[in-house]
Amino acid sequence: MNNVLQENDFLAKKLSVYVQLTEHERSFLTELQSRRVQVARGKELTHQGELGQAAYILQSGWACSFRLVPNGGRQIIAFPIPGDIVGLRSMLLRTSDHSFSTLTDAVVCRVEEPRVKQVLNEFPLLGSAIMWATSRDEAMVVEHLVSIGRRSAFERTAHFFLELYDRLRLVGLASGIQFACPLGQAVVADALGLSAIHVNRVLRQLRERRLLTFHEGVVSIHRPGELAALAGYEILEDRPIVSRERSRVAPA
Amino acid sequence: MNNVLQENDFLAKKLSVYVQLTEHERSFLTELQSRRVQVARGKELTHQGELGQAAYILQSGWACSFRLVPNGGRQIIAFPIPGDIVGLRSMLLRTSDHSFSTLTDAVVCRVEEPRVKQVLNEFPLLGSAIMWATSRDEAMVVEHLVSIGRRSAFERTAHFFLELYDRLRLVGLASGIQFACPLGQAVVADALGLSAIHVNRVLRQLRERRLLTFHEGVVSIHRPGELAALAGYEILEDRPIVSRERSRVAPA
DNA sequence: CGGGAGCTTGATGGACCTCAATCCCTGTGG
DNA sequence: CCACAGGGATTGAGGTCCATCAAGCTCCCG
Repeated sequence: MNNVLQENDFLAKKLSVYVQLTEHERSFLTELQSRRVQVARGKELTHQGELGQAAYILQSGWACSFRLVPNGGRQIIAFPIPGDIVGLRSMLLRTSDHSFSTLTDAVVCRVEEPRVKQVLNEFPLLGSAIMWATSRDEAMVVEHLVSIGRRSAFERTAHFFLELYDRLRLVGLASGIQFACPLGQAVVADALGLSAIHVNRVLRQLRERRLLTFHEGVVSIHRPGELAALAGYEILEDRPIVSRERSRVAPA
Repeated sequence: MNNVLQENDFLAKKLSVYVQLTEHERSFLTELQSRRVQVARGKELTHQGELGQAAYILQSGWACSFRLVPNGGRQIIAFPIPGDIVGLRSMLLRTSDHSFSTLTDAVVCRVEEPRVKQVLNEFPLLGSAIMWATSRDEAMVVEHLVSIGRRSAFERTAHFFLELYDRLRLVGLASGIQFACPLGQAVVADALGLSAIHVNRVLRQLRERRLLTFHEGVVSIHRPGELAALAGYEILEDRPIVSRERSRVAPA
């Protein structure tokens, strides 16, 4: 059944927010993601500085892209979740500017460069949907930069979980007020530019103020509104679907 | 003379690092940037949240893209310099995620959405060169994120000026060990996630250690090697030019 | 039972912010 | 010509946020 396929195709689900996909496009996406690879937790798929030229579509599990700095620390750039594409930029730059590693056991699809070009050529609308999704990811990096640069540890942490919450809802991986989040406090710290110890203290604060709890790999957001106000977070609005006419790449 | 044109066309100069441009492509670029607009210092060209759908190519002068945070601060994301394109992502997202403002008197070219699509359709190689440049900008945002998240104020500041130095050299706006940098300390602070006062102290340190001076709008890097080592900065290597065959978008 | 990984809490110190004052330069109007 | 205001740079003093060091906890697994 097609419905069953769609249920598991997080990428298609995400792109559907941007534009209604045709049957043809949908089945191409399915085929694109047919060669799945199991990856163990903690496996580094690309290493910074490497000349890898493949992208990955995450199917299940959690991962992170990060950079190591000379003095031993690391900065996590983003947490790809199912349906996200990683490494498109590295393909253009011919060399990866960051590492990419799984955080749980995961399933990924490796996509070689020619395939990406094929999408852009043969399925222009799909291509622009993917570019839209990529732009969204980049906008999140910018938001991340703003967080670390100008927000307190408390705001940063709250902001982080709220954003994660919205992203997971977009692909149907969060329901109600809670979601699974198999990240350790040390990992969260590496993302927020804080020490693991301080993340722990902030989490305690959030717990004691009954705003958010993070325990046993489950995040519960008890008062989304109040938390968003404290964090200066703007809820991700669902933009209207682009009409097929309008977004066609070649209008001329 | 064509040479004269090229001298002033910073965009063409930058893209030439990626791929050798044909006469046809070069003249298209010239035509694309023919409608120049004078902009006064401090003018805000796009405002965050706005539904603008145009990009800008900076011709001369300095600018910055930034985000304002609720508590009054602002975080500068990047400093576009001549030859840089701003706002491509906003076109895809339909709404700008950040503001864009001039820092000096400047000249820009406004590029509407249809024109961008025209480039991608009619000049695929040029299009991929532009995407390469855009990817490079995004990689710099990532580097910026890493700086703020995991580097000390001293490293951050040094890193910032070194990166600026390399970028300006790429378009021929820096020669020898110094370059013009018409930024106030407060502006630098907004970029680095520091207070203006602390930037001042770090600059004093850099001066006293005879590594770098920033005075009267001129940055002098006295010992690039030592500074790069202290900042954990990797010199931007000039990647080899992509052969025309290889980078053609439509191989099929 | 021992050991390791992750979470939790306390104590201390340092990096950086904030407030405040001074200095310099430039422009502006009397 | 000078007085004045304003913006930016500079420096000092004090305070806050967060990192670091150190220890104890729980849970899981061998």
